[in-house]
Amino acid sequence: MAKKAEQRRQQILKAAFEAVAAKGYDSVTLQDIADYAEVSKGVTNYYFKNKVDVFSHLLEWITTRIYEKEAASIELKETALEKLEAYINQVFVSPEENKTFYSVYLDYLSQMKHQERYRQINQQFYENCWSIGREIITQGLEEGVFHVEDVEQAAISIRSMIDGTLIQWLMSQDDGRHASYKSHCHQSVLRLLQASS
Amino acid sequence: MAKKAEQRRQQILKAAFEAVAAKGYDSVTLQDIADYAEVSKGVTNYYFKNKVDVFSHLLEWITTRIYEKEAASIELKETALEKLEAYINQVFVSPEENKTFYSVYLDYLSQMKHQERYRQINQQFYENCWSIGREIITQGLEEGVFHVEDVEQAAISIRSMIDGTLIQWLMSQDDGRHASYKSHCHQSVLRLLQASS
DNA sequence: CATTTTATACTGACTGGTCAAATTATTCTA
DNA sequence: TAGAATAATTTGACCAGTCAGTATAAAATG
Repeated sequence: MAKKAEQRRQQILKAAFEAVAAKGYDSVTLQDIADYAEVSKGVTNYYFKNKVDVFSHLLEWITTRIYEKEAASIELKETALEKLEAYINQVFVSPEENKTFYSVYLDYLSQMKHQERYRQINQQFYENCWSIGREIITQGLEEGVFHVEDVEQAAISIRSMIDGTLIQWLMSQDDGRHASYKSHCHQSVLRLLQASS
Repeated sequence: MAKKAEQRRQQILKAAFEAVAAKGYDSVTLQDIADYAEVSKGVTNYYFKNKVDVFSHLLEWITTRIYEKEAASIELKETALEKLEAYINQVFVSPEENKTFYSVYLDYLSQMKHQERYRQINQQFYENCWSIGREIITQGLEEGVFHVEDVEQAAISIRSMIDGTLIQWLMSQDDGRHASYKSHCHQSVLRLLQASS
């Protein structure tokens, strides 16, 4: 039955995610995935063409999930400023919850140089992120709270600031400073969008 | 002779760098390094304790080199605005020259989760970067061209913007848009430092 | 000729992927 | 509906290949 098969695939992806989070992209073996999924080794090859296929689907899952959560976070907010705050809050949601996600995502970033498929998936992710940025900026311009000339460029800048802050956050080890990175990022993005120069 | 030995070690590090740039961190073998250095496999193990030792020294070399070039680029400039521009110019110096460097650096970023030694080296690198930022900001404040409350925070923000832009640049494939990422980053950082909000 | 340096063969561990056999689920038939 | 027949799924042993690290022999050096 197709439903059962889809469930198995999800189970394997979840296992792969946990394995990568724990051991890092390049040291995860098919056996690891099988162990985390509590199935035998052959199963992975039964539901996926090969290892890269598993990891491609995993990247798709991760980026889609990140985007959906970000998109959902701004949905209910009214003003551009509220949306922006909700957006940043969602990115830095909590050490336990998000650190793992972005840390696995970072593993993929370095693989993109050599895996065209990963790059494509990431490109889609970027475009999704940029569209969130555009939405917030455009609304802010209408409300008169932001002042930017080039919406496209500003959207890219927002993502740059988020990515850059995320990396320093991931490297910082110190979970206590988690909140400071968030407000930090928020203030910087506000400066980017509100500067009148 | 100590001099000869040091030369050999440099030769091996250079080979390792080329190998990682070409094949990616996790698929480089000791044999690859030997091949790029045009020596036999035994040499690498003679001059370095093991593979991680080679790669640790390589990361140290890369981050030191990036920092030195950045520090040198602002040395000769007079004003804070000139220094800032020179700094950003140095980061986005040219696709051929720097893309490889940062692309290898990105490979390391994802390894830091599991290699304490790498994290330490990177921490030193960050502190060097922050110190460059601080220097530029402090001078800009004195000259009255920048307006920020917290110098430390602003320095971190600059690096966030640079790192974030670098990543999107590395992923963009399109070398033609290289210049636009540079001016892009420059304008954003200016906005961060000059905003009067 | 003694020491340092380089080359090479080897080992033991591990990997991704294959596959035939075992197991389980589903369908068919009498 | 019992039970055989068929299909789908799961298992784990296996293979061919790769790797880091070691041991040792050979060569260079001074």
